[in-house]
Amino acid sequence: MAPPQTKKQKLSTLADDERSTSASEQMTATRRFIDLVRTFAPDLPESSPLFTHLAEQSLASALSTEPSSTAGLASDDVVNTQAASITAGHAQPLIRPDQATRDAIAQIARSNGAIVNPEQPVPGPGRYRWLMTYDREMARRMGVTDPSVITSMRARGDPVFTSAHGPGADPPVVWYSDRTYLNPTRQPSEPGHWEFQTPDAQEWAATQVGGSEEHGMPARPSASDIWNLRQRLLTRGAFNITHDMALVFVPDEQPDDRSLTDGEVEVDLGEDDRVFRYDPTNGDGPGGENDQTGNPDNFYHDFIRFEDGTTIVCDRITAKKGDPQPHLFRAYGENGWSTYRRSADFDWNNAASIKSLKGWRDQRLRRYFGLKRTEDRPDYSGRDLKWLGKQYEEARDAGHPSSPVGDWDKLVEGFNAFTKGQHRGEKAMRSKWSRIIDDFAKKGGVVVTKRQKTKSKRDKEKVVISVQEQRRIAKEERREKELAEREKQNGVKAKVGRHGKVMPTYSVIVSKAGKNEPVVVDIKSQAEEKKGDEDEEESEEDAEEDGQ
DNA sequence: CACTGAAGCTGAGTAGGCGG
DNA sequence: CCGCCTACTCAGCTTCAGTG
Repeated sequence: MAPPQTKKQKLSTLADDERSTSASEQMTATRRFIDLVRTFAPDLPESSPLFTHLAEQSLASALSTEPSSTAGLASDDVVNTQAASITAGHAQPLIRPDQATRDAIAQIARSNGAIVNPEQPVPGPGRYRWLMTYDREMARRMGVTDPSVITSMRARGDPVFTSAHGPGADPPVVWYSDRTYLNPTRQPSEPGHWEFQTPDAQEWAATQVGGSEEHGMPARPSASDIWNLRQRLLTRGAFNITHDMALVFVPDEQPDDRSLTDGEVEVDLGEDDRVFRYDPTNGDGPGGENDQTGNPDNFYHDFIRFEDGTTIVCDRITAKKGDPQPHLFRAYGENGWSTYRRSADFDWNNAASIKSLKGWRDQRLRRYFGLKRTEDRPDYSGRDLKWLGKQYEEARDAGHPSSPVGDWDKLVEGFNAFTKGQHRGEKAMRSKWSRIIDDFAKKGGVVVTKRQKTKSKRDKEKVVISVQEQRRIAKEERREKELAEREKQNGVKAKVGRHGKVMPTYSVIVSKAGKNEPVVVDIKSQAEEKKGDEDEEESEEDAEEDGQ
């Protein structure tokens, strides 16, 4: 049974309580900059460029004990440790992560449609994030917890930020427009209006199509003009000259959020508008060591949540050639988080490298989180293959080797009847048939591999524990082990199920059902899961050995 | 024995050819 | 244009060998 949709539309830029604190945060941040400089330059006018320069220098030295060029390993995990210490009351110096890492994260954000350090508030629904945990902590020390404050201060030309404009300025904030409203294929049904996402987009539109007689555009087209032009071009099948003019739809009214059900926690994905039950950054925030925030267009996460409140989230998308996603080097498994050994100098365009990474991730995540695929795909036994080989020979002798005698339905029906319990489909049988043809062409007959012989042997010995049952047992064992370990470490009392098993509260598998629409496809209580497994007991019995 | 890496198997997906 | 078919690729899985 499908659980309620987890997507929440959070259309406001800020929560109400956040909004109410913004003004005071702005005051606080400005005051701290000013106070800092006043301690050693009491008479310097705040409007002086030198004032801004000194403020930055002072802030940098106050927040860092190491040069900002600290290379490589001065990463977010250092900062996370610091943040944790600070939370515990032990203030520590901040170390700025190396610029290359920061640039890379900013680039990933941009490639996902985000705007790094917008010069002014971006119209339309969306949300802010800090670029890295470091920036969140740096802002916190400035007295700012709301990223929108930074944009507002820059937008109004706050004197202490005079030279801190631009995409490289610290602390960077990142704006993610709600994808439902950013360059949608259709105009949303609710009342609202169009705006350019950024002033740059507006300028670009004016440059490209402003004053165009061909398109009937005014000198400075409005966002609505561009939207209408875009629709006309797409309707005609013409090249969409407006494709890089970012438009956002701004709803007149903002719908209320779905209220959270008992036990749910509102956590956002970080990289887009979606609000989810679990934090894919695993508490580290975007850019953190275990951040599993993937490409929103390839949404697929697994979660497991334990009684002690810990939630582990893993991105289970498969690595793809030419699509660098460094977070795929991290995967959670039996022994916690692990890093892919060959991540250094990894070539995202090398097929062999990708295959190896995929293999590592697939196995590690599958062994911990379980299988993705729901249906079983048993090997063909030697006996099965002999039967298929015979069908092929008959078809070949009848002059049509590429298709069976009779039709495909007859073959599928015949095979499933012969095996007494298998449920192969036509598509599967067609694939298998083509491999039978290959076997005959290359080796003169069906080839039974060692693995398939093993399958035959097991069938003969009537090993009847179903695959599902084996999976269930393995999964429970893993959970039991994990919970026992956690209990040992934390002294947390684990929950014990009906059958004496220690278990997490629940686990869910989430996959994308559409390009922008994550859907929870499976939430099962342990009882339901067990019941379902028992219902699918295997009934196959291949009594006859293949004789090879 | 636990763990890891990789080979190899199955079925689904997809591009392209072909005939009606 | 549509449906059918073929050939090929890929994802996800099982199994087994290697390693410490």
